[in-house]
Amino acid sequence: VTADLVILTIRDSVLTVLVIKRGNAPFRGAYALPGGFLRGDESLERTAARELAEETGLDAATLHLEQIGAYSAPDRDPRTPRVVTVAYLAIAPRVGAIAAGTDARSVEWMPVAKALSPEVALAFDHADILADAVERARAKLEHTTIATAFCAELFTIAELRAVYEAVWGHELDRPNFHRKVTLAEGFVVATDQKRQSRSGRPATLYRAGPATRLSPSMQRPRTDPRTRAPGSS
Amino acid sequence: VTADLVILTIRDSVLTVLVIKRGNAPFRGAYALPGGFLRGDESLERTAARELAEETGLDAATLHLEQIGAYSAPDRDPRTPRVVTVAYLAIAPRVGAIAAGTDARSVEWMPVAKALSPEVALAFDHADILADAVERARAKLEHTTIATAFCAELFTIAELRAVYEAVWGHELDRPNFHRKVTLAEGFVVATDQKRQSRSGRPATLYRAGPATRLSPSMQRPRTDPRTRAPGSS
DNA sequence: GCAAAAGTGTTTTAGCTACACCCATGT
DNA sequence: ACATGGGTGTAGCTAAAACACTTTTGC
Repeated sequence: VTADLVILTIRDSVLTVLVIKRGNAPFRGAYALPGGFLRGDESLERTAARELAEETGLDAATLHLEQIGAYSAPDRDPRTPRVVTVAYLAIAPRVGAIAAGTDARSVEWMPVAKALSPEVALAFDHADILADAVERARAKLEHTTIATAFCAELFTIAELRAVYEAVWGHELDRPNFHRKVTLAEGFVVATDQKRQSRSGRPATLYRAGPATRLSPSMQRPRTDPRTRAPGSS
Repeated sequence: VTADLVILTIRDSVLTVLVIKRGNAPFRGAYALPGGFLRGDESLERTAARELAEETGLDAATLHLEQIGAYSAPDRDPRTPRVVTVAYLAIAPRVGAIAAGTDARSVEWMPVAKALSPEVALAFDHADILADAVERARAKLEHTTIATAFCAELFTIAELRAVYEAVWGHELDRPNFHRKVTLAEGFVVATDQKRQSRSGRPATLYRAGPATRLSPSMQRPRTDPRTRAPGSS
């Protein structure tokens, strides 16, 4: 049993995932998600947290870490005996360049769109895992306050909006977003500090509020179903 | 690695789960969720489907079967080597008395509220698993059309409403429910058949529609959060 | 003054709630 | 006739979408 990690962050307004280049067979030379084997009597959560620290130097205690699910297709790993893996989603705040490459392995931040493209072709079933994790993150932005986990301790509403736009891949109305976020109870709390960008009015800095569930929830703009699948009946 | 099953159904308007009485150590004599070990080169989904057929005679191909997650706490099972389990949620339609007791083991339908009560004290961490599965089912009723999985092929709107009320543990407004369900595109499709209850106007029979996502989604009446947990900051 | 970014107001419309009301059947 | 459950209408409220507008900074 292994634990694999989908570590997401926002870099240059793009949803990005941490991948490693495999040094060993199978899939030597291919990109893959970081992960490792369950040890002795630790839980899978602890395995995931340990791998997270090893790959990025981030402390799992301060991060959002959540299980995605178990993957067990018999052909997912050519090794024998077969390996069942449990995937975890970690959300890293956009703190400068995270130590990508703490240990000897080649570690790299890659835009999610690129990692899912056929040219990259992640090892094992890691493309499925990544897609599931991203979909989970998208869904959780609607109903929970985890979007703040992508931000530093202090952030502006524009930065928070950039998180939503990067994860959902969709532009949001700036004025309405501002209102919803600031009026949602316990989502963000204003500080008395401001941050000046190159030009324009300085933005108020906020920190994450105590709420975990969002109500009313954010509305993900729906990719109009009528334009995708003509109703079959 | 084992697969454990949370098989839910509605019996007499009560959300009910299938439990077995354990015949072997550990937890001999205690109630537990059905489950079994992963074999040879089958996937965990197949393990779960096989167990489902063995315990209830139901065919997984016709049922909703969905993974809940992996459970790996080192103390969850006193056996050595430790057992990691992956839990699955199955939704069984309310078809008469399902063959509870196909094989020799003692199999029993039990209301979820009773199964989660301290008197029953399910074996291992099965109470946690059951609670997670029920919460998953509750959430999915909001955004998807799985409520129809609890119903027979033909059902009335009142029966569908009974599903929502049993799973959510909350009464819904009858007229508004009728409208939402019948107007939600692809949720239910009317047949030309009707069903007569003891008295009153005969109800139109519906079958499940092609949609899987519900939009607009159903609104779960919110157990007012202010009365449960005063925000800790 | 002008550009740029933050933040507020306002109008329109969709959808939910609550409840009154009508319909079709058995007794 | 009337009880019983199925189904429809409607008034009022809440919140979301769209977009015009004001505020505060750098140049």
